[in-house]
Amino acid sequence: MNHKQEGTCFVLELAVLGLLKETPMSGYELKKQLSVKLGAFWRVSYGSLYPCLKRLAAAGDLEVEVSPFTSRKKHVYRLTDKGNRLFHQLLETADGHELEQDRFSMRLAFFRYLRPEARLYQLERRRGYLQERLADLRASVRTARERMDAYTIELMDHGLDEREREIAWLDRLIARERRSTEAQPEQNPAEPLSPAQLPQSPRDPRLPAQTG
Amino acid sequence: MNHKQEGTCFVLELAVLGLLKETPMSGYELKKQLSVKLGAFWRVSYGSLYPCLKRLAAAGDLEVEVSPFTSRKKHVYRLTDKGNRLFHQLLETADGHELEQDRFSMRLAFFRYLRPEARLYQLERRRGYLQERLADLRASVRTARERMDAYTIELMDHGLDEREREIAWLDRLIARERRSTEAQPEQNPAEPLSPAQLPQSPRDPRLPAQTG
DNA sequence: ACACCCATGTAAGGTGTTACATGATTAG
DNA sequence: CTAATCATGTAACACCTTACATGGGTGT
Repeated sequence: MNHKQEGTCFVLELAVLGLLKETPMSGYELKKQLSVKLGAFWRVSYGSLYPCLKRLAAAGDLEVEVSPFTSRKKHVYRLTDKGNRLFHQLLETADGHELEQDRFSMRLAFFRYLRPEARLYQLERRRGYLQERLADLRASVRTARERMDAYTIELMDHGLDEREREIAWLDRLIARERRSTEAQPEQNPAEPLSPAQLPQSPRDPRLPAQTG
Repeated sequence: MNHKQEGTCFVLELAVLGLLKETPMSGYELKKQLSVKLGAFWRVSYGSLYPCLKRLAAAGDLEVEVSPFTSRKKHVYRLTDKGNRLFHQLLETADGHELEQDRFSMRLAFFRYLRPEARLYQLERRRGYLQERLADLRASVRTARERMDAYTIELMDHGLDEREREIAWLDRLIARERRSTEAQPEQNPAEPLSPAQLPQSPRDPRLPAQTG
């Protein structure tokens, strides 16, 4: 009845496609690379990774080759054109949870594959989201501070501080992005073949309202 | 074969028992209170909450009373002695994931129910854990910085900063805890119902090794 | 001979959310 | 009357980890 796309929320698939975009690899190698490159904020187990690779290969997003260089079985996965399109789609798509910490971090890790306007758009949206969370927290602190014990107060204050810092950080990223966008209008389309273009027109950022 | 305790990891249970300890409530009310008191770092859906209440009631950790004050059915849950013991057990137990962000925050929110030494112990352990994560991150930045793009570097640096700040915050909490411990040795055993105050205890910190 | 990394995979279980189903009461 | 809020619950699905099962290669 209600047409859900086709399953998962694709943080894992994004990570996998993103790394395989650079270098074809086996599942085992991939896991190691994932923990080197993204391990700071995210990790997977084989129990997720291997089935994911199978799914993607079955869907034609990856090509498998059983490596001839070792006598033991070793599946080397390579990104197909279809897989590359999927990657860009996942990187740009809003799935309703795309602003949450882990999802956003994962996208940010692949920001270089986005066009500058798309980057700016995503940064602004994340900023707006955090601003809302911040407002929520402030509101709940205002109404309940009297009834809170010292530890809860510490928890709240620390949470406020963390969110404020994250917003400030985003502001720096946004400012930098804008500077480089304005400095060289219309230059690097993030990838020579511009595989997945946003359906947007050249100008008019049309950014989401800012709470602050 | 290998005797796992009895199921879940009990973040939800801890939250539920912790709030019901203060006031008996229905599931509906409970959800609202949870979002007011713990919503800053955690949330639940009814789909988790109601089954959890049933489980706890079935196990004898909660007593149910169908409220006579409203004509519509309304189950008011009250903590039993058994439930209170479970609460304290969950609050002190190390389950192998007890140092992760959400788990730790949840415990911290109920710190006033712990003895001062137990508080100090948990704060130190969390600090050690964060210190390790920090070291990991630093190591991976050292080895890979050259090969990282600007956005990944930002992600890493932001992560480093966040962890450092969290450690500094813990240091403040630890220092305060120690001060109040030393200031007034041997007084209230963690639960004579004074709403917001940091209690205390004798000497012998006996703290776990510090990574830093 | 043994240990240890490489390499792939599956089954079971944990933990949670969303969407649905149901209905009473209250405020306008 | 109708909309909102109170109130409870279930089924399906999403997503992940752990523990197990299996076996080749490499070093000592």
